[in-house]
Amino acid sequence: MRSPTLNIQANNCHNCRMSTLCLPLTLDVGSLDRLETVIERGRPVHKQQFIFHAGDPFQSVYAIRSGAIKSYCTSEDGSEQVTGFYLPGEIFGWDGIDNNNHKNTAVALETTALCEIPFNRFEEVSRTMPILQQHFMRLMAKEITSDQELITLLAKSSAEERVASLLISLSNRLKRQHLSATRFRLPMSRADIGNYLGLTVETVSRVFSRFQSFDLILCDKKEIEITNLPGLSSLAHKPKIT
Amino acid sequence: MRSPTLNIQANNCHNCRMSTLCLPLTLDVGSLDRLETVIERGRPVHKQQFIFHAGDPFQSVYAIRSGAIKSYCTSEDGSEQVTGFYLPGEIFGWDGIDNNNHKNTAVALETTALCEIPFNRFEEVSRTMPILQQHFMRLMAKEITSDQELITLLAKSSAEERVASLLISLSNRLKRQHLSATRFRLPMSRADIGNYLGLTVETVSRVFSRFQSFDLILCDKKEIEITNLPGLSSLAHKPKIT
DNA sequence: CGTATGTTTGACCGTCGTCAATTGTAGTGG
DNA sequence: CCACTACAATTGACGACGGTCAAACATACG
Repeated sequence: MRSPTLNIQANNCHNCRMSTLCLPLTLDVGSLDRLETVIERGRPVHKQQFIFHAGDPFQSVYAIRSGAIKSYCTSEDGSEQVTGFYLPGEIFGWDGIDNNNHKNTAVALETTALCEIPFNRFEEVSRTMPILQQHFMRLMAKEITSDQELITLLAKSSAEERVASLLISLSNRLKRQHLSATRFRLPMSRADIGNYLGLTVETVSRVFSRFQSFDLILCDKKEIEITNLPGLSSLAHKPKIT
Repeated sequence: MRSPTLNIQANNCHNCRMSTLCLPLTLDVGSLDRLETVIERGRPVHKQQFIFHAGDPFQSVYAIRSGAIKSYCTSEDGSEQVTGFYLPGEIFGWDGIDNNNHKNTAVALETTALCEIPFNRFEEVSRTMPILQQHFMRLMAKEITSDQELITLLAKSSAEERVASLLISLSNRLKRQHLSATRFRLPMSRADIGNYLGLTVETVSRVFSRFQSFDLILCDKKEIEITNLPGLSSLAHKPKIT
């Protein structure tokens, strides 16, 4: 049980290759063992399965070991707003901490392995490990920061800038996981991308086509290859006023 | 020092009329006393004065007793994005928790009285008051929720819906402070509103004019009277597809 | 009083949404 | 294995919303 595995993820926090990402704590071995008692690993969830629905009681946050998660919230009029895509090494589910109710729905975009971190037990443990709670506040602050980056993107940027930014963001986050930064599979549909970026499907599709004609990317449906990373990056960071 | 005052705000947390808002804790008197030792009340900051700049080391979060604060962040290209307006009873400054550096700049839109909550001392106190740290995580979660509402607004709504939503939001937040929900003074400029909502000044101005012609509001520069609150509300919550 | 800044209004135009048609892809069951 | 269907993606034509540019006016500040 404690021996290293050949899988990308291990079955405990000691061996997990992404522990420095999902929990970059300066923990001694004893602390890590105590943390270990809190984490629960469920069986993989399949594509389209829900992790939680909006309105569900808040019980846990989740770290992704593999796969991809989409979170979205639903307005009273029934329209949906995608609020985030989460990749391996990332944590989601904060949105339920006030009210003890989730505001978002979380759904698997593909087969996904999760570590569930039940929050009541987490609060027990963090009582004896203040650094843990502090760390979680940092993670929440990161969520605030990334939300504000999205706000800036939506408020200020053109369709091309938005799509380029998303591709660059995905690229960076995959690289951080020691995966290819230039070749990957989009876990989400064009419609999801459009919803997330405040664009229509048609516009997203057109931008993808334009990027291909500019030799910035190659794409075959969901398979993406970024053929000109600097070029795409410069598009993402606003071409500026000439 | 401990006697009640005639001011809207008191000079300690016991007497402060907004303590239930800025710190809605179920605290016994002893806990409140301990919290009291952490809070610092500075002299009022004047219009246009900065509370902190982007890049400043993160030391405190701030509760507003009176006045109004604007926070914004600056892109590498120099353009600014307003990330929030904060009114009495609200708390800002979370954005620095990771990195220990503020990502936003906070500036007073008018003369403003603040309670500064130094974070290092806060962490001391919260060690003996776990509920305090828990409460602060709730406040951060609220920030995440409101950011996501703004994301939805920017991604999905028309100019009229955005402006109506902001007015309704201000109205609700003022009402919560037992101030008039229908007559108030906008602390921010049209340019700030536009920047925040992802619109140009001209568009904001046109929407205000249109709202007046529809008898939804009366406005004389920054003085606003909402003359048809239900009507404005229904605009804010999307007229929907007919 | 003069300058700088904020606000309003108008005319024009570009980006992106809407509507529509077509093709490609995936999943289902005969 | 191949129809059949449902859904995803692409592309085109068109128009509207809101951005851009410009001018006029009001307001604040030294």
